[in-house]
Amino acid sequence: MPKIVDHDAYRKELLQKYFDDFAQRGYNDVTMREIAQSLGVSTGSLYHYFPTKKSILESMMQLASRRDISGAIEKITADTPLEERIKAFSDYIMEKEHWFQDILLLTIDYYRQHGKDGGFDIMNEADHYYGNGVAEWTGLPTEFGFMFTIFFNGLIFHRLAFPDSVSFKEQADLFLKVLMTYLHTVGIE
Amino acid sequence: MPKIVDHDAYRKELLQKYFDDFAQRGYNDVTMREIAQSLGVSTGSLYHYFPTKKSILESMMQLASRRDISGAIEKITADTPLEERIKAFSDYIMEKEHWFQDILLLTIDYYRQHGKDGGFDIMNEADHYYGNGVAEWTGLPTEFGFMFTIFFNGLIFHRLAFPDSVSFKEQADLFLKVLMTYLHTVGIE
Amino acid sequence: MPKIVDHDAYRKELLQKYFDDFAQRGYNDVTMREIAQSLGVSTGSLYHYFPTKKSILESMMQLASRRDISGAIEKITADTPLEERIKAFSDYIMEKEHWFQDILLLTIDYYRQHGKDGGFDIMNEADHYYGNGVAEWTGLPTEFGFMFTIFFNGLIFHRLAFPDSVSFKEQADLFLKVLMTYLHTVGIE
Amino acid sequence: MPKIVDHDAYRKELLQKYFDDFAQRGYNDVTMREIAQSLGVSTGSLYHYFPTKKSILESMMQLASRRDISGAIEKITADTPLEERIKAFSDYIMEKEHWFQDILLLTIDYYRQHGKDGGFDIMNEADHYYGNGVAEWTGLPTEFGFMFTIFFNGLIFHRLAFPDSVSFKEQADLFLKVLMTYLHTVGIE
DNA sequence: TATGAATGAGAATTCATTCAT
DNA sequence: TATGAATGAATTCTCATTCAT
Repeated sequence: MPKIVDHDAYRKELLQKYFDDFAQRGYNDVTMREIAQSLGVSTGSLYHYFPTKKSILESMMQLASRRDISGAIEKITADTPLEERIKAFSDYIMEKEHWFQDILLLTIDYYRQHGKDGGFDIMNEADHYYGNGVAEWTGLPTEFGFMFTIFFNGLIFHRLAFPDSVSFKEQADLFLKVLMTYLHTVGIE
Repeated sequence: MPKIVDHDAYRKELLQKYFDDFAQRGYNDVTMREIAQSLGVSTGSLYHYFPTKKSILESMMQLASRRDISGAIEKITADTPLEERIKAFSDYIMEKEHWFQDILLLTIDYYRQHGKDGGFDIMNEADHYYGNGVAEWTGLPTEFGFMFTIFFNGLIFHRLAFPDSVSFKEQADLFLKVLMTYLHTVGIE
Repeated sequence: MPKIVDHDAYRKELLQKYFDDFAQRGYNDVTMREIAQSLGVSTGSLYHYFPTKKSILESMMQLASRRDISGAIEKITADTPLEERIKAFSDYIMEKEHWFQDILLLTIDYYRQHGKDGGFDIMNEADHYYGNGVAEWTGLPTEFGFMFTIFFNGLIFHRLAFPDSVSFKEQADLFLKVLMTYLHTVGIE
Repeated sequence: MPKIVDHDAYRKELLQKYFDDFAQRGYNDVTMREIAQSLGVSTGSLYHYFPTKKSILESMMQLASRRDISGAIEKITADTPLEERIKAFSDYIMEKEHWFQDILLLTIDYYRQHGKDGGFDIMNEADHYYGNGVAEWTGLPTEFGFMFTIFFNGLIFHRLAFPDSVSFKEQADLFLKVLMTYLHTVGIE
């Protein structure tokens, strides 16, 4: 009998363990040897689970594309008012800022490795899943769901590139205030 | 008599010619040989102008950090109302979307090559120059200048990663509407 | 009770199943995993039958060295005239051209893995077995038995390397005509 | 000014220096590092002259395909009789037996790397060049030119695979005797 | 100054073989 | 016995950088 290994579970474990490093240092600056060593396996084993380096990126992206927003959803019940719902998401993103940074960085790598052309299925799926998911769970109309997403990605990027520039909380609160004012004005509650 | 070459002018020319390629393909996926060939010089010559590959990234970043916003400023005179000022910037960014994409991409490379630690002077300078520049020229209070910057960077990123997701114009207009509504409400004109 | 397996019979079966692939693709371009898969066993099992990859080559060569010439011999009886005996061999080789190609290819691999030095027993045996076998069964004097062998190996090689160059039948017939003419002249019948 | 190097001349030199090793040990058993070391250059330099390992094989084959038969031709003048012409070729091949072995070995490698399918131009060219060349220079009718080629390739192969089996000279002489007898009989002189 | 040949460390990947189950 | 996951040395190839001319 062979060693019993849950292939998929192991893959997932490897991915999670190295997600942050991979994202922060970047696809090109991370070597297969390093990944293997860091995970405590041989390069051969690594290739047993991931046939190519690119496939790791792919899998990381898949993982990222299914952003776990359960933490935000948790705080929401059927009668949570709109503003609180939005706030719950905002708070959740702030809490997990670093993780969202990783996703953003990974996305850039993914973009560059796919040259605008093929294999954007994951991306479209991610966009759809997340963009609409936010709208749905916050209760915002779709276009505002995307605006929310866009702004917070902008904020993640800004703070990544210019760490000392703005406070997450201040900018988030300001944005929410601005947004709520508008929604009130046009009668969306 | 040796050939008279304006060292700095030549450097700038090289940088501009290869800026887009460098940004889109990424620091790691571009080789010195390619850059040299594409510019029509030998690798040896390239090294005459840039002592290392990293120095090219550095210089590219410097170039990017001094984003030319003259195109936006042009349309602004002393008595241009706030909304039109903001619109001028928004239009300008839309027009130059690809160029702003390049800057965003380059920024990521720069971030990764500097590992959060050293050499963030350029970044801070860029942030300060641009963030405050926008506030100043639009006439927005500083925090809104940054919000503006953040949102538009988010939009640039979103459209880069998910090309078919949202329309630049629609999202930009929506954001401006939301923002203006707030400013009116609190009496900023 | 353990499964009863005829070790040697199984070995032979494995060898025959993979003989052609092994010969055509070459010792180096065939992997143990491929062999195992293609035979429907695990790599572990494969190693149970063949301790090393080289031992497979060895066994393949052994198999090849005992070229089955029964198909040629069948057509020969005690009173078959010389010319017909030779023709029977020639026809047989033509029929099994691909198989003889395999042997030739394998022989080259064997040669290269043994570097002229050790382990040429199999080769000498094969040469003796075959060269003399041909002479004996055709009724040709030994030196002509070898000449026959040499020419047909040349033909096999030529058609392998230059598939569109010559017709097997034409060259074989021509050779036989030339050979027979000589034998008649010197009174060998 | 750059170092002046005659690219093609250097390539040729590298090829000739390593031809025998490459052929005898085989495409797969020779490493780029070894080749480089053996030639006294770095691997980087080797790649400067040959973009891939396969291209070395290709170039080796090209070199081989233009078998230098000037050594045989030298001894032939307008009034050299047929038998002596053939003898000149036979002698030449015997003299250069090892070189012809190399060509045969290389040909097998070439065959295996090209999978019967594409890129057989070199082979067809070689066949045509050599097969017809022999016929032309010996004065033999084409089909006998090929028979000659085939037999001698067979002999080269036989002596490579079974070094102690037959004497080159004896088999060659026997073949020539047989062949000449036939030619006399049918009136070709 | 300008050239591009040369360098060699280091990258991704392969694969015969071993061994825990 | 049979399995196939694990190993890690070895392979091909790349590329920033140097330096003789």
